[in-house]
Amino acid sequence: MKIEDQLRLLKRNTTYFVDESELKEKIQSGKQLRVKLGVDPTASDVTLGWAVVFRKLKEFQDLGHHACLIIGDFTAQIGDPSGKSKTRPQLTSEQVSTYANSVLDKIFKIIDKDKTTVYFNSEWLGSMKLDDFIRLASKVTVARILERDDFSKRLKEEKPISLHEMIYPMCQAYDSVKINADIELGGNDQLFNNLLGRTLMSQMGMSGQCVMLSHLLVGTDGKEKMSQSLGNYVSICDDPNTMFGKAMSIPDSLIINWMELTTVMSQEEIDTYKNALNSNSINPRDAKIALAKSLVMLYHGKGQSLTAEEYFINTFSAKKGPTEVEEKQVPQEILEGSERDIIALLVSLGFSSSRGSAKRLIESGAVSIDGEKLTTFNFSGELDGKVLKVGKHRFCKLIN
RNA sequence: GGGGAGUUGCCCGAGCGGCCAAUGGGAGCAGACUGUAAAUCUGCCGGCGGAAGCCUACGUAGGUUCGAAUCCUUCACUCCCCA
Repeated sequence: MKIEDQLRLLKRNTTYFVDESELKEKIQSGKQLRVKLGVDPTASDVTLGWAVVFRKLKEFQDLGHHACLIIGDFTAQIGDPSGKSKTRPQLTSEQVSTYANSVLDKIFKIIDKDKTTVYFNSEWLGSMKLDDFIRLASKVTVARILERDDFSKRLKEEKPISLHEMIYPMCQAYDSVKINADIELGGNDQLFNNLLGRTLMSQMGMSGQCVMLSHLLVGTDGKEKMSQSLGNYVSICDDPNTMFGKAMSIPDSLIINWMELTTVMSQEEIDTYKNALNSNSINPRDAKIALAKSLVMLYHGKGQSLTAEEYFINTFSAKKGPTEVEEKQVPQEILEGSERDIIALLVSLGFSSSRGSAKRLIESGAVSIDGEKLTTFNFSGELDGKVLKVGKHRFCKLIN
């Protein structure tokens, strides 16, 4: 592939890139680049948001470069202040290692294991001596750190900033030094951290890494950055129907953005949808179906994507109810007597956390059995084989 | 080290010694309308109880009062200003 084409490919969907001519030179030298991507294992799932950056990393691998994946098991215990308006809770090392394993398990669904070296940054940060640490800290100024948006905002709002949070960017920057990165990838919120890596490297007499940042993916709520703690995320391991459904629930305004960032649809195809949407010549729903289908195909294959589409249309568009639903056992004690206590049923099957809220669900007409809306707390008929529906999304088939 | 302000439910935030399970907003859940979209409208939104009511809650621990989220003291934490 010609160098210009390579650069064009790599630059796609990125928001920030420094420095193009530097990267071009590095690529042209023919050497295999060390492409750094660091993730802090603060949660167990891999979201589509992370996938954006991982797929960028995969593109580098496909061009023959080497992925240096940093598992920030040490930095996760500090907590990245990026984009946060308050101090993150600190994790224990047990939590971190559980998350790390879980994340590593999933990540190779996207990137190529053979072209990846995994590093744990506790390896060098965990055993650092205090005098080394202080020497390192002397290379970063307080003004530089306080300059960042997250901190200056908090300062202005009289919110606390702990000292350990200010150390975070430096630790991450030091990772780049340790692994001698040629380029670091990241989400848009990593601007400060990654640039500090570049600076630190050159201060230590190395050639500073390039920095390439991807768009942040907005979550299914259409407002916030996708994140596990906010619950507005899609996991790359979500089952096909869930993934499809979640994609269908995003606001229309995000369709094109998601096509670009989460699927493998070609730019031409996306542009076609974009024009069609702009000129109102397509029902946005259909564009969204194309998006959802492409997404499921990427992680589950073509067959599953068609099944998921069918399931979605049958269940929701045609309101027929799902063709196949999970079966759930009705607890023995509910089967005793002549009347079935639906409140207890909802609680024991996990549809409600308390009897009170189960009652409220029934009162608001959210619960139905075989399509019949419940109006009382008890049910006198047979339950076996019937479909229980709670709200719009939750179904199960009852068995005795 | 000194002076001042503050800590309320998932989050923000009001709160008069009794009428406070606590105003309001956001989030969430449900219903209507839809395209499981958005927007909008409606209801719910600590627990137990089909209801009366009871229990647990306003940073912690005590106290004053017939009665406290509201007053006093202790401790903890946060912010500001001055060293």
